[in-house]
Amino acid sequence: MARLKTTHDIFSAIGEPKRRILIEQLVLKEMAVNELVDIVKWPQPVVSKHLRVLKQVRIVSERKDGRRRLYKVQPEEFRPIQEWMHQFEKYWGGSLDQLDSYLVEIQERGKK
Amino acid sequence: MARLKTTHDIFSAIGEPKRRILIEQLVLKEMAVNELVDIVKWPQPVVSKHLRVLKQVRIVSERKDGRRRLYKVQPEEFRPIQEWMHQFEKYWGGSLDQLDSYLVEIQERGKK
DNA sequence: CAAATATATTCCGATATAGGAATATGTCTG
DNA sequence: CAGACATATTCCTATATCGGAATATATTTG
Repeated sequence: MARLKTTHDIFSAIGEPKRRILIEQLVLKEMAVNELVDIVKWPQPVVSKHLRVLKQVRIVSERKDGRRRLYKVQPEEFRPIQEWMHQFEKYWGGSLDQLDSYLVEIQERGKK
Repeated sequence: MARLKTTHDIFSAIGEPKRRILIEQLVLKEMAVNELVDIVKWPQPVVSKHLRVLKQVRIVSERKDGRRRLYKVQPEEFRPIQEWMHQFEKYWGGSLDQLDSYLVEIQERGKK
């Protein structure tokens, strides 16, 4: 046997650095392919191919707008990864100043 | 060009399902190769090879004990992944009952 | 409709695996 | 030291990508 399809697994889908870069853009706002091309400076087919993989694993969604296709991230789809990560958090030690802003925010919310 | 080395990147290292299974065991306790083989039922060289990749990206550490080699997870090394994930958490909606136990724990800590 | 624009798809080649099989290496024990 | 035991390494093959180049497929516009 050989490689696994990156196309059927969220974990391997985000294993590819270029795909992570696309995700980082698409989480900020919905964008057309050419906007992404302008930002990342890769050939358009390269962008389109990576978008296809991301779409197949449901990490991004696609929407038609005339001759353009608008892509955006589906944040809920990252939940499984986040949940998988929790097995390590226990061991990170808990002093608050080590925590990122999100956790602090949650904590503040809890105080109310 | 072709594939990227999974061997130099934590994200792609955990993209391989078998490696995630090994991690899930080694985070629970330090283990020798044969113990892992007994659990996962793969050929020993397969286990050793995956361990090597995990060791190279620093996700697991190795320690000699006689003729055995004991491996364990280095949880801090998952921090970059966790941090990368935070960009999505913002969009997950914030009701507390959707949060996992870790966050609740942190929150409780904040209340004190 | 023809040209322009936006994007996807196909065909290609190079390469990095993953796993199997066999073997090498290191260590303990009688 | 010889054999057993634990693990790593090497060699091999099949295969799944990446990315490049060219092209196909919409869709809009003059």
